[in-house]
Amino acid sequence: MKIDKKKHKVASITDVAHAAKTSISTVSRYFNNPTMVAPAAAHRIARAAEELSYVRNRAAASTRNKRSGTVGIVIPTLESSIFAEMTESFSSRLLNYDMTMLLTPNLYDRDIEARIVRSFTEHRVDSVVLVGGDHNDEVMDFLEVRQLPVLLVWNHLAGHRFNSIGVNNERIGRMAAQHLVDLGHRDIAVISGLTEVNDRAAGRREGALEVLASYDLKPLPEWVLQTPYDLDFAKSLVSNLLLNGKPRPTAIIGGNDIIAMAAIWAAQSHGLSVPQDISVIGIGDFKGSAEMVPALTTIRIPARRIGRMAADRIAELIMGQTSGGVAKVENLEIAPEFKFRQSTASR
Amino acid sequence: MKIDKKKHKVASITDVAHAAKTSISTVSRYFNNPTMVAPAAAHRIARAAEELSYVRNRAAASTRNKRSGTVGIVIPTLESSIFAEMTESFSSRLLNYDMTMLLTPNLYDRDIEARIVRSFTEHRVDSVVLVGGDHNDEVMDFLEVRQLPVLLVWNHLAGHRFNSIGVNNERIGRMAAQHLVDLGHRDIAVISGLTEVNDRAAGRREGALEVLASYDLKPLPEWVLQTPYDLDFAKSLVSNLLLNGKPRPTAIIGGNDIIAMAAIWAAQSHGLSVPQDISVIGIGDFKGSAEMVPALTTIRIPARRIGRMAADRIAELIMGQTSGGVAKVENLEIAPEFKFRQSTASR
DNA sequence: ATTAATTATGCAAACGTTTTCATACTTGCT
DNA sequence: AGCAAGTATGAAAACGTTTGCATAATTAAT
Repeated sequence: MKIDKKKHKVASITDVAHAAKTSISTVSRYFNNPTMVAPAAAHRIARAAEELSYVRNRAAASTRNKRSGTVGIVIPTLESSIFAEMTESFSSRLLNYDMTMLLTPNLYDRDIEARIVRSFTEHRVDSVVLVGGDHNDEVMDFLEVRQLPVLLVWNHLAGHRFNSIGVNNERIGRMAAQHLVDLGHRDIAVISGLTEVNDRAAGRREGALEVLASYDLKPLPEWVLQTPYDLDFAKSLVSNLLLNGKPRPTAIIGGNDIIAMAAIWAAQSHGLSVPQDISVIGIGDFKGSAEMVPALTTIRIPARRIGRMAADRIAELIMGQTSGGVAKVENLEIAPEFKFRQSTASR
Repeated sequence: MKIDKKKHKVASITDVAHAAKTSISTVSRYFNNPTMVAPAAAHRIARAAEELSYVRNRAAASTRNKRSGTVGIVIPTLESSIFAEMTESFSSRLLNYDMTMLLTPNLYDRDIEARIVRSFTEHRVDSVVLVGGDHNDEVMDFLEVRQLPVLLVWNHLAGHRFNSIGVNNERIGRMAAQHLVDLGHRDIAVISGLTEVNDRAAGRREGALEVLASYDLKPLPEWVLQTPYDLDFAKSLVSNLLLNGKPRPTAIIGGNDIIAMAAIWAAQSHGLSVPQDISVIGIGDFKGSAEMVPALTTIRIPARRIGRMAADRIAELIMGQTSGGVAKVENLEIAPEFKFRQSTASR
């Protein structure tokens, strides 16, 4: 019975130092700043590390220096392709800075978010990224007092106490409404996301309604609806709207492309064609919006760009912090892009 | 010059112990196993921790005990809704075990994956989850020698050296082909993902072709194509296929729902109707497949279930490891579900 | 060939925890 | 009251790093 448990102790920096006949300080320096060690020693260390398949322990390192080399990001959901795009570009950009991403969805729940942020800080993330400006107060205070670099993405938040990079959702709402008005529509439904739990949705709806009001177009109450960002739910909501006979709107503003797609499919299932019978505009420019038939007119939010910029900004904030500077808060607005495609037409 | 840097030292366990007039051992015990400390002390500690807004440092803890409380998962891309679904259910299930997820997409690149895994181990993840069975050999050896619990998801990998949970992709390919044959189709195109970098894609294609061969249906060479999982690319690929005149297939098997959607939209853009003029079947059952018009016939891979089971299995593996047991390798097969909807019809 | 300046190295303390071991304090039982 | 058994506590070592400081080795300058 020679099972030989061999509990495989993983090699530590000490083992490497020993094998390379040098001190742990030198090994440490070799890994953090190779130019600081003499070529001969460097070579011995490299070989020893290879030999022992040594992997440095960043967790341990983070006790002495600060900097764990991780950043935590919490997004509402991964299932919205647009957050996925942002997260993906964020994460790959982060690799350039040799940092790793801790990612957790909060499912649009502020309290879950609070738990997640807490867990992030337990792991001593170097920075936290949140989506939007609407968060648990305690979380915000907590982050502020900890002096952890925080970045809010997706919304432009003028004058916010934390850094932000994102779009102006009211402006986007206005653009969408304006487009339909310009095409001659007067009977316009506004189907937004859940404004209670989603400040992006709220802003867009507000912007849209504002424009309509400015033209004295008051949508019927049953044309102003809310739905979670769920294809199934949204599709039946729109189905009801279209079937309930009565005056039917000639155009629909979807709070995002999910809702807009759902609206198009609802219309198509009832034999209506888009845009001949009804126009639909979305917001976001998700995967598939350009390819579907008819291609969706929408207002593009440059998700990848936001992700990339977020990573850069984070890196900057962290550097700034270690070098003792007091990075000042910056609120960046990203311009959305109007994409006129086939799902809207003039009245 | 009284800038007062106020470098806000975050409170450590020592500070809490001091404030609570007890020892750090007791504080440690309080946080790890509250029942071990007397009510009076517990109360003082709770108050002190609150007061100082103390957050335990898991990174530091992980030096003494092993267990960092993190698991690393690398997926091909976040932009495929189906991986997003899996990841989301995985992550929320993981919360139950008080663990945090490190997530990074590899963009279907084995070498990026290797870098990511390395970075994960630097952060001393307790376990690693990978998608599919096709990986850099060095990575596999590295993980094995480190004795890190590894779980491969998505594919069922009979007899693999690591644990796996997933579907049998060949079986799925066969199901798809069989369905079309049963409907009377004989001219069937097979448009798969990139089989070089994606063993799921390869398995499905193989399964489909196998069934066709068994009926002596040899698809024309120009009907057997590959495309990245990209709507735009796939749509023009199918457009070409359909326009090139010549014999046109009466049915298309899409390697996943992205490809199938692209195929439907390509057909629609050229005035063909699905399924009257051409049938299309997908694989995966992604977001939107059930809602689009026509609703997509597909073979559902239960992504959420896989995610949930993966989290449970991981927890089990980690527990098993700490309690010294030698968890034996398990390869679980998850059954796919056939979804007959509107995009396929008999010839 | 000296000396001065520079570069490379090693020692040891520090980081914030967990955990073993020994001790002090409570109980409950006779 | 005395004692055994149990329960709660604290001291100190350990985990794998980084880094300030002092020294040793090398190079450059005369």
